[in-house]
Amino acid sequence: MRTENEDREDRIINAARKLIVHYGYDKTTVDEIAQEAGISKGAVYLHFDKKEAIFEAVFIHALKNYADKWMDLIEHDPKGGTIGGMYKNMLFALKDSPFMVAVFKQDRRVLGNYMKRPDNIFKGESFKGTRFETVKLFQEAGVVRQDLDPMIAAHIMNMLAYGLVAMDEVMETDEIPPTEAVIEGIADFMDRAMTPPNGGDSNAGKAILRKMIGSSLEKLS
Amino acid sequence: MRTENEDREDRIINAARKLIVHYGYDKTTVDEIAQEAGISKGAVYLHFDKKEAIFEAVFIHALKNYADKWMDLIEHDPKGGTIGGMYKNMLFALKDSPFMVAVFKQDRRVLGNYMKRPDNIFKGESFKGTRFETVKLFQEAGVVRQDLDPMIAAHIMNMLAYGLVAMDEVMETDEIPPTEAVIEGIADFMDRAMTPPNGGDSNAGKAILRKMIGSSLEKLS
DNA sequence: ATTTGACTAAATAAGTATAATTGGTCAAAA
DNA sequence: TTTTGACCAATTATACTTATTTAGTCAAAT
Repeated sequence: MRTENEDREDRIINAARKLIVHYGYDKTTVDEIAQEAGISKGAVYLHFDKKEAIFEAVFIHALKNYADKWMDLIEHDPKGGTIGGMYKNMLFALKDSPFMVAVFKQDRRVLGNYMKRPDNIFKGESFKGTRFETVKLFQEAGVVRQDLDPMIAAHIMNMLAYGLVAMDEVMETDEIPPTEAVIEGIADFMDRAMTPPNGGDSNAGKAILRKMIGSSLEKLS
Repeated sequence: MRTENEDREDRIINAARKLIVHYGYDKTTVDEIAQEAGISKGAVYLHFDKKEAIFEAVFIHALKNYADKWMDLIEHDPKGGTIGGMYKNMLFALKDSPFMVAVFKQDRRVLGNYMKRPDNIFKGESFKGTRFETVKLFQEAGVVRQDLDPMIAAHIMNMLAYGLVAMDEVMETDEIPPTEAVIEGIADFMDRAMTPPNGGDSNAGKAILRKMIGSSLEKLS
């Protein structure tokens, strides 16, 4: 069952996430986080020993939510196991999490001085290079064309994900088409460019993703 | 024939470009530009009335070079008129011009305070929205699939171009595959995703590009 | 007729002293 | 036992002064 303590820890994390997304890490004070969570600053330090630990908890939470949501979208999408389908659902899951978007963009305004820590959580192994693995596994399962450099394909996918969330830095917002339409367009491109002639087996893809995302989620909890 | 004056103006522009790319607009002084060009500062002001005018001349020059190079690559490429071909050549032309890359990225480090001018040259009509027009014309000529929102397709192309030059801001350079390979990969993606079943007529595409780039070049000289 | 470089006003940077804020602690209250 | 908020050292912001640099000019040299 859910303890009072866990509940309060969640309140701290949610308060922190909300404030960090809005004001950025540097301009969010521990006092404000405590207030937003409805407790005193001292109580915050009963849960986390440093401000940075709060940030890291926010990240773990957001990453978990993102993975959960992604997995959920995949399971409910018949085409969730094709390359375009899995990518589309990933982008849909990503775009609804401003915190994860900030992390993906390495947004200095939001991440602030946390990024200056030499041992920050993003430097760890657990959080990168997964796209390449996915493409390779998809190829082995025949969901992605064999004649395709997985390195390049993964990189193009990264570029498109980055473009989706970062394009507003270089274009006026009103010149950018609606995000939903762009995501659908990207998925269509991916399917046409990466799926083998026979179409590819969506269920095989789903099995891979369940395994991959599942094991990632395990590491987090 | 080429006058002594034109030659010196070119030297100023090249010196300025080199210094601006390296040190950025703000940290490049008119004195240094004059030195690099082998003349005195006063002489610089016989050619340009303000520092900003030098910058704008550098931009016009770089844009012209870029368009020339692009057109040249297209003419010498049998597939230069397909969507993937034209895009590939555009990216090859772009990647060799650090100044144009900085402009495309709106790189604040390089562009500096010049961007703060309310009437800066990039705000002008002549320099944006061309990708959308290209896609539409390609569609009319049957070089690009009809069932494809040109707005979305153009935006995806912009995202990929941006990703190509900006991805190093979010990834370690040594994790990024070689630019040539990425460009080839992108071109392959574009062809597979955007070309109609019949393959598309490369020459029709070339004719459009000749017209478009040609008229752009006219405006510049 | 050209070109220069010393010159100036304006902008930018560097330094400094002071005030306000903030992360983290801990004795006391609940 | 659990939670608080006053408290402090340390960081960060502010206001101000001084020093340096730089864009642009122009009388003098070439």
